[in-house]
Amino acid sequence: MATIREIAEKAGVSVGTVSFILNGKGDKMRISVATQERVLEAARELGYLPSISARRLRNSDEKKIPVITILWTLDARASLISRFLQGIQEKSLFKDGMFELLIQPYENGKIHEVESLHTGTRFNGAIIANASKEDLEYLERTNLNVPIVLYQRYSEKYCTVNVDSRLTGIEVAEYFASKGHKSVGIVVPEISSQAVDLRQEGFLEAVKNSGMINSQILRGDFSEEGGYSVIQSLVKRSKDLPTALFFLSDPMAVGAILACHEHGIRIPEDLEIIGHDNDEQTAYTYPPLTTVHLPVEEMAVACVNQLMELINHKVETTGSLEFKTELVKRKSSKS
Amino acid sequence: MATIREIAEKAGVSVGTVSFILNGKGDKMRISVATQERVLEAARELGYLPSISARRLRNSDEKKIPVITILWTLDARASLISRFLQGIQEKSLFKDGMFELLIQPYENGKIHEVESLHTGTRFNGAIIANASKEDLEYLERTNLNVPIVLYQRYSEKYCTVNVDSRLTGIEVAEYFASKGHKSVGIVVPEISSQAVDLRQEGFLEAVKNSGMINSQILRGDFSEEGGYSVIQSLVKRSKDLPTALFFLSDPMAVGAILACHEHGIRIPEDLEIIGHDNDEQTAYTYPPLTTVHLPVEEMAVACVNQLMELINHKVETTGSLEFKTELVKRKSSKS
DNA sequence: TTGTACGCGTTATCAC
DNA sequence: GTGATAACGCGTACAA
Repeated sequence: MATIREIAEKAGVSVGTVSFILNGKGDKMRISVATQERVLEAARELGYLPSISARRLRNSDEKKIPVITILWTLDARASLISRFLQGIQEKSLFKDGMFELLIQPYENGKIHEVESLHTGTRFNGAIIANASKEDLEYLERTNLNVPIVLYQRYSEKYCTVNVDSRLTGIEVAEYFASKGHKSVGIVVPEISSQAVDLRQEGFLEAVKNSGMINSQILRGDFSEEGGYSVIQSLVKRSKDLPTALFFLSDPMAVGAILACHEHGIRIPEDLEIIGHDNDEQTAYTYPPLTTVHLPVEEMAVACVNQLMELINHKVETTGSLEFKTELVKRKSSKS
Repeated sequence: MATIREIAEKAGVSVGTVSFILNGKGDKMRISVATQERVLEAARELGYLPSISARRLRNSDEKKIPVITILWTLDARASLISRFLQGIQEKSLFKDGMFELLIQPYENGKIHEVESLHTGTRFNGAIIANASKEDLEYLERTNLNVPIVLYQRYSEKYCTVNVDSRLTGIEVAEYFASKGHKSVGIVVPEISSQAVDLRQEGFLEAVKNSGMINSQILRGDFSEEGGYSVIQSLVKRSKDLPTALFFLSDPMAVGAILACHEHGIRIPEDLEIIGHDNDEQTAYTYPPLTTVHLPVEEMAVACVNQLMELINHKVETTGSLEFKTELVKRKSSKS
């Protein structure tokens, strides 16, 4: 709000003097204690807040490195960001000082409220994660003036780093079919997303093609509680449970495991469970969870690299990278 | 690197023109296509990177709001940051546009490498989390020119938001004692930290005072794997296991639960397990984990509020806030 | 399309 | 010894 010029005026000194004092160089510059007091007091009264932009502008070291941001939703999926960051960390992409990383939370469905995507006043490029369908539509029809990489989404317009979610759905369904299941289900988080839709689509299609008799779509919150509730209501509704379930999030599967224990449903004998993402905890549930490994760490590195290339004009704006998921077989499915 | 002025020179136009074109306003300003091409080409060749500081400096809207940063370590504890963020989110502290939040990863023990703590060119204030003992020492002996709040650490010099970790240790030990345990243990993550030390100290002291016969300190990685290994080696070493264990991280406890299942150790009959933090997953392990609830969300809000007060000169630099932990009893301990 | 004032803190140069 | 002055960094936007 207040600038050092206002402080200077109020304290009756020059801006240079104010700057020195505010930076603790008052003594070194041999400015009298009385003056220092006066200036500090004035700063306090005016509620001085240094402008970091102005400071940076002066510091030549910090001018050259690009600032990149990760736009991530702060809902239940917030916990997934740690793997993303660790992926970047492991490659020690930070250390080289090639970029500065900024994580900016946004609300699901409200990416249009992130003004800096238009103003370009905060970062040189952005990685957008967890975009909902509304968010994606918005991005498709808007012209951003900032290089962008989409994580886990498809787009004609932007650079993307993705996996074939449809194929994942197919593979899990075929895995179930190969085990001879006749009645299966897919448990879908109540968060609209392209990736979830595609997994579901692939799964259902493959289920149909494989001649399984019965398949159902169940919905629940993305979290442990969501998976727990799904089992609860399944048990309440009928005695004829499906014999295999594909949960589109690991936390849901974790919640489901507890519910099964409580209802005496044996895993995998009565019910096979497969999760999605391969979160660290899934190797330690009881029984350990079979899950679809999402190469988050590798994708994170790819996102950063792609974005850097974009920023450096070294690549077209619509390049795409596709990674592979992989079924990690543990004990929640029959061997 | 290159500035808009260099581009102007190379393309033989003025800086104003370059600015318009680079911001997609070329058509609106009726600048010939040929010129636009030339400018864009020049920008590409020079590897132009817009200076966000300069842009911000011009945008009066963004001048008034302080930028605050969270310094968080990118080790196994990275996953804890999501609760911290969600705490801030829930209070919708973001929405009011009172501040901009920036998350900056740093490496355990290397906070001195975070230069912007000195230059003040990136944020108006910082919340420092997970500081190791080395980091703390460094902070104590260095004069930073930026307002700081320490999360989960004590300090004479800085504002802190903390819990009484020593008391937590005591309470868990007394809880064990009240159950009549004679042989107990505490499992400590291999990450040096004041909080961990204090919990351990309180625990061991109370164990001694309560007349328990045997207590041991076990060490392992902070993660699930660490807890799993601790049980493994305990089993290998002897048949006389302790009958109660306090894990200083929830993931460790989760790993331990699986190891117990695999070795036929019944929880809580043979071994009571208590974790620490009350991560979301702990309510869904099998059996659900008794754990110490750390009010991360509330503390996060307190950190932000304290920091804002500091930045606004409304509070002394050394104010401290203390929160309470609480034992959440679930089925991994006897009722 | 161009020229240029402007935003704000830093620091080197100059003056009393 | 104390402190003032002004150039500077870089993109933006308005007057010309």
